[in-house]
Amino acid sequence: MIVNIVVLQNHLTLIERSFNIWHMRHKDENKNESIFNATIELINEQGLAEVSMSKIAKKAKVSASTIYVYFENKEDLLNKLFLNVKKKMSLEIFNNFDDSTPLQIAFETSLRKFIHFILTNKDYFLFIEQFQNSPLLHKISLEESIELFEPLYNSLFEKGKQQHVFKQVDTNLLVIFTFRPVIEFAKEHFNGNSELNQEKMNEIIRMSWDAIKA
Amino acid sequence: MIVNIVVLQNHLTLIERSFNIWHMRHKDENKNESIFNATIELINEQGLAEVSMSKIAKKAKVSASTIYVYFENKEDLLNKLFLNVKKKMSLEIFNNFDDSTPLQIAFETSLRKFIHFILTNKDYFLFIEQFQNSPLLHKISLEESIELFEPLYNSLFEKGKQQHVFKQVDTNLLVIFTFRPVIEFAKEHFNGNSELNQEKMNEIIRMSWDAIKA
Amino acid sequence: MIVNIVVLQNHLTLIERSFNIWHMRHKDENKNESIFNATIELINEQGLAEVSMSKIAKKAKVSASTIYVYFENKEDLLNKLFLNVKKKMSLEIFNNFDDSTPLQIAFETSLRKFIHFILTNKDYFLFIEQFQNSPLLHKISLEESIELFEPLYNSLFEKGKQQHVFKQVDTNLLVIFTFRPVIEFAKEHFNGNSELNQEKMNEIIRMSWDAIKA
Amino acid sequence: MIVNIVVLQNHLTLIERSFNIWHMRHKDENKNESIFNATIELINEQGLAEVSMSKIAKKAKVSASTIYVYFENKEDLLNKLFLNVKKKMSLEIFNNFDDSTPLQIAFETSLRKFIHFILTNKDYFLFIEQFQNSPLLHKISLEESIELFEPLYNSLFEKGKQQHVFKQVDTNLLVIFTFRPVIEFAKEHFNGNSELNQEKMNEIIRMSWDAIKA
DNA sequence: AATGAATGAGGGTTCATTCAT
DNA sequence: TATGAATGAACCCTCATTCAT
Repeated sequence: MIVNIVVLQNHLTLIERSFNIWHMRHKDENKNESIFNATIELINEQGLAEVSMSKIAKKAKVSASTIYVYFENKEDLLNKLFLNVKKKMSLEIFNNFDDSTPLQIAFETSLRKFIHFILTNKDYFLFIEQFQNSPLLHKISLEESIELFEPLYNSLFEKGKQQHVFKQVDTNLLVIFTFRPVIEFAKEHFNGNSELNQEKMNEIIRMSWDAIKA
Repeated sequence: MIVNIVVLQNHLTLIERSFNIWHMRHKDENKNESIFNATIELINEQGLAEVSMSKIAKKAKVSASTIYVYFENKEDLLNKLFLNVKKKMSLEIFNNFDDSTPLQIAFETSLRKFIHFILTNKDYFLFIEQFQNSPLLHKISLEESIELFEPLYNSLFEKGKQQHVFKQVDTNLLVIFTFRPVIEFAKEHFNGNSELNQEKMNEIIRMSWDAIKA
Repeated sequence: MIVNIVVLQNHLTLIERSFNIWHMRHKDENKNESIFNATIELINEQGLAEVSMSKIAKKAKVSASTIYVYFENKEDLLNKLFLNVKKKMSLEIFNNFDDSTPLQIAFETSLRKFIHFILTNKDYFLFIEQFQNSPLLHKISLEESIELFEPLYNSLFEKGKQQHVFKQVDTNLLVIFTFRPVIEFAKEHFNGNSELNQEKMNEIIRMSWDAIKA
Repeated sequence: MIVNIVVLQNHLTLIERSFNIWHMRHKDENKNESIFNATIELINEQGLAEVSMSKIAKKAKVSASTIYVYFENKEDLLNKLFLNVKKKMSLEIFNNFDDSTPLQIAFETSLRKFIHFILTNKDYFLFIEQFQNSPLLHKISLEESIELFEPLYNSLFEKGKQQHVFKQVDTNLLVIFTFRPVIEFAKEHFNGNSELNQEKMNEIIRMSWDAIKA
């Protein structure tokens, strides 16, 4: 059910976008978006710690004070960006998510979609990784972002435990062993230390599966 | 063999210390330590991003300019602190490391020692975690820190692959599946979201083992 | 005579209002008022120095740019507000002012009405006090505001000097000794340091009278 | 007694100054003083509300950040300046203050010295007047500044009430009627509206005396 | 070795005001 | 009339670092 809601939101967003293109292009696109994009690019180039409002402004080609028309402050900007990106990610991962799929298939599909998102959205991925551990991340934003991934908890891991397909351990551990290793390897991939190719992907999925399966 | 080198380094450090005592160098080793300690405490209290030279100076009860007697700049201070802490960690983990121990025992012992270090050195652990992803970490320091853990690569994982005890995959993957999950869970433990108790420890070790074993 | 002029001004204002109602001018007198009220409240809560156009706008529930429909700029807004408040004060003090009243009675009546105004219009009083010393107060507004109190100069103090009831000193001194002490004490009253009760009121009136009487 | 303490502090200050001249002129006078002076000048030229740290810095010919070497923040700077100026004032007023002087003489002497201070220290006077009503004035500073004037309360007004030379009213009222009128007239003097000459001075002293005397 | 003093550069944020709609 | 959007200028303050002593 939650999945459907997410998909609906996606539709609405698409409709909104069309609306914008037809009726609102008179101004200059959505300035909101250009601030988001500038921020993401900047974080990717220089790291979260080096991001400043004036740098964002320069990159987005607006005055620094203009940012404060759209966001309360730096924290607010980053939190809203975080939720925005997380939503994009959850939409892509849970697109066509089917509750009746066999568990191992569902597990593998989700993980592959997750990896696909990472590899095709380097900027988003690295931003999330940097921001998730930052003190700038508001608790509320974190909770809201976790909610986006509830299908995973309920329709995958909890269900898997009930069916004794997965080990009877803290669900957090199942999540961690499913997603953390690949995240870590993706970082090494983007650092140029290793290559996350098709073969590695299969290995990782196999290893995560071995870790969590009963 | 590498293990012995590490131990030797430790000896050298002790010799250095004696040297200091005998020759009464003015540059005070205590001051160096107190700057390190102040930095660690500060990072633990406020986060890496909030650390400034003047805050460190205040906490270490020295003048900010005094720090520049001991370190080239902020980056140098943090890198040296990082290596210092990493060395402490490797010393504790590889203490009594025996090359002839059966692999599964060696695996479990190392992981338990690692977890023990984390739980009894919260400050060091969180500092490493924060700094390892920071752009302030120099490549040289990173490489040097990796060298400290070579026994793991050679005497544990490579060996295990040769003996077909572990999966025939990129050694990095073995390392990641061995250490990353517990690191991630320890973070949740320190955040107060979960509790890393004896039972959880056993579960994690079991899961990591399942992930990497052939 | 001057008194009558003041009353006439009042009438004019009423006529203006009727005019508005009949002809339904778009420029809404209510909005003007709500901007005034918001400003007064804000100054009372946070002090004159903390007042900004955007804060006024938020409190008055209008857009900041709307303020510029009614006032030239911030200075103009504050000056007009100042005159508005001063007028309210003079109207209350000179209400029923009678030229033929014996001087000591007129003196005491005026002073009591003044104190009554202060105590029942804390916001107005504190605004006047803050603004009167501010560099934002235009000279023209100041002169205009002084004119409102001419009955005091002519029908009270000058007359009293002529009749040798008051000391033969600079009229400004008579005004100062009449009004400044009570103003200062009222401030302490509102600060919570003293209480301006009936007894204190009598004492102050007595002291002011002793100061100025011949 | 309190008076003596104040005088002693004065001596110490003088000694310190000599010391500075002989041994410390190597730098550039007391930078602290130059920041104070710049602030006072600025407030006198543009008003308290217009004072900014950067303007002070420019006028004092230092970098804005240098001010933060000497003061915690803007509030701290202004509060310390306030106490500094108030101390100078109390030193001048209570210089040679003699407890055994007849009350009316003591009253008149104090008031004349006060007026003299105002007229010869326009900058200090106007700063005090502006700052005393500012929300930037810390309660602690206010209390500390009031303590400097305790001789007035104890050796003049309270004593005068005991001897039934003054009216049996709130001591604050005696203080207000003694000092407020002349302060107000001095403001008009500096504004160019009136002239506070010898004759006016005598009139004011007479009027204040009439107000408070039993 | 140790430090107080000094600073330019930059941080985040608010300001009064303008302009197109 | 009313306003959302936009901005340059200014705000206070902290930063890492240097230098004279």
